[in-house]
Amino acid sequence: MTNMMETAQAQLRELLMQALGSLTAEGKIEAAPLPGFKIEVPADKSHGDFASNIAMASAKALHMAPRAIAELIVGAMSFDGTYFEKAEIAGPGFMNFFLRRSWFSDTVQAVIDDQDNYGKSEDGKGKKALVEFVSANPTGPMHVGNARGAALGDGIAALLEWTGWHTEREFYVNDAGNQIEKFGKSLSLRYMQLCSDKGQQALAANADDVEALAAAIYGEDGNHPDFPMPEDVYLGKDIIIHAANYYKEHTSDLAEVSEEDRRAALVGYALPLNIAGLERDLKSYRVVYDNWYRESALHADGSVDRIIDELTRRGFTYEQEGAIWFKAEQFGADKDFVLRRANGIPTYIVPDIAYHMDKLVTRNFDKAINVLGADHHGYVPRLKAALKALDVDTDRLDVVLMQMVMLFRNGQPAKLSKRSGKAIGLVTLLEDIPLDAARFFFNMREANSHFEFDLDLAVEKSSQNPVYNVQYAHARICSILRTLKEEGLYIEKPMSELPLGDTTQETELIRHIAAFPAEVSAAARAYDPSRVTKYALELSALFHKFYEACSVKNAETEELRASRIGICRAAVQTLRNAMAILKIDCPERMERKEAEA
RNA sequence: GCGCCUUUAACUCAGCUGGAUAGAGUAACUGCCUUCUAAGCAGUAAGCCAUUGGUUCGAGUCCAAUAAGGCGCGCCA
Repeated sequence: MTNMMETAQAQLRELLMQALGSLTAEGKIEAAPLPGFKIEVPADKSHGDFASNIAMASAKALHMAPRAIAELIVGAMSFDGTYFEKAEIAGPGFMNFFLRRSWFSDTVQAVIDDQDNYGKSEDGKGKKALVEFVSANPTGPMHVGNARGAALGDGIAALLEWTGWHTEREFYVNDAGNQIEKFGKSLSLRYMQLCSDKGQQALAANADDVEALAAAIYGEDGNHPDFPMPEDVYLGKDIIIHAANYYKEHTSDLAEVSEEDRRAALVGYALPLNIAGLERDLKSYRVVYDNWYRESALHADGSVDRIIDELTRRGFTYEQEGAIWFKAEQFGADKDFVLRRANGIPTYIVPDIAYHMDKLVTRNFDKAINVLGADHHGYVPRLKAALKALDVDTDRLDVVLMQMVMLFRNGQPAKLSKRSGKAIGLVTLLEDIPLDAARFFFNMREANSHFEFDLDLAVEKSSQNPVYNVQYAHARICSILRTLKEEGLYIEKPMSELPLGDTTQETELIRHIAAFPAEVSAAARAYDPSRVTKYALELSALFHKFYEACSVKNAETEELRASRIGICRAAVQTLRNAMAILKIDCPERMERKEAEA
């Protein structure tokens, strides 16, 4: 819960306000309303730990030169009993402030004390957030975009948890509507193919191997000459496998029933298997949901129809060419859209509206966060328009749009898994690359950037692979502490009783450790786990520099050794916490790579 | 045609609400392991921040236009 960066900044702000107050009281500056000023962390550390532009920002209002103002302010400041030791005036009128050693020591100690809670905050205390992500079509396997969405949504949810929100992860199961119809039609066709003479031959030839059977029937692109498929059906092998498994269990008992009954039976058989498969695959990706919300429930309890009724009651609909339209343009959307088709069936967006009413009104989440592919961006204003028409504050719905993923191997776009030869989806991706690498890579870029995923790099067990850089830093720290313990050199003492080395490697590392809580908060506010990934990479790099410059074991004095042990403990804790947000393992040992010949 | 996103080093990308000499990794080149893990570190080289205007003390960052690329704009989801 500690945030030493914030503590120091608040203290500095207080010091500045006091100085301004006394200067005004003494009549040395006018009591003019001052424009907002900033306290920031300079990029160049020779400019101090904090810098303020207050002198420059207020130059106009005070009719004074920025440097003269800065000198007055600095002259009026007293740093006794604070974390600051001095101030300098630089450039056009920047004031640069320098922290005392005690701040660095206290920071290290605070991290050690906070342990697994270091970085947490209470920004969202008392508020509820629902993060909906992936929500893949249950009629087939997940694609690569779902893998990115899973890592992203799970990271966002973790960030909200870290910042004090009550957070739930939810998967919206589209188990109704057109795609289920199409699923049933596809299953039925494949089933009837198996019941045919040629199907029986294929079954006999592949009696024990459903995969081989599917391959035999599939043909080039799903359209085997002996088993042709019409347009507008799912062609995947998974459909054949479902049909074949059903056939094996129940033989041809569905061949004689009506098409409608056959579809219902096959969907009733295959859909639960698919949904269980999604749950299993996501779990293997370390994603566990609180809720699996069924679209069918919204149809069953009348919610979908009630949406249309309510919008109509409020006078926001009209009829045209037999369909019912929503006056979306009145509520900020680009154009009106259809709610109920001329054939009487609601369009896909109606259950979505009902679903979001359930999130924001019935279940009363303060925030609903949806992770969506960028190809859905046009749909967002429409959904919001409908919610607005139903008196929901649309600021409570935040949509994180995610750009497409391009997979590359050998510098070329890749479509198939190296190991299984199947199209690369979430599952096949994990056949090719380690789980940690997948979760790390998908959170390396912000959601809104087009993403080139380098499969070769993700597999690479070398310095080129960023995820290993971070894990290596962790293993290295563990190794240092382990060695010291084995050799009886390990000391734990309060940092306040120890000296602090004066190398830039030590202070830079501690500064970055101190920045962690603010980074977590900022990442949560921006719904951007990639900030945590970047933070972890920087932290690792700073630790490696510290390692090269500052020996712990061979520190000049025992006290300095103890101090550096403290820094190591704080660094490893921070690294571990960052990786915990991303759900990436931190091994305590890694094989040292053999030198290249 | 309209809307959204992107454009920074040879490659992949950082650059927080405008701030002091534009950063990192990879690739290239030099060094550093009998010393706490060399999956590391130190260093060299590499940029008209797509283009042009504007806003101000100050612009990679904000605004406008242009160009190139991606994605949307269904009684599909």
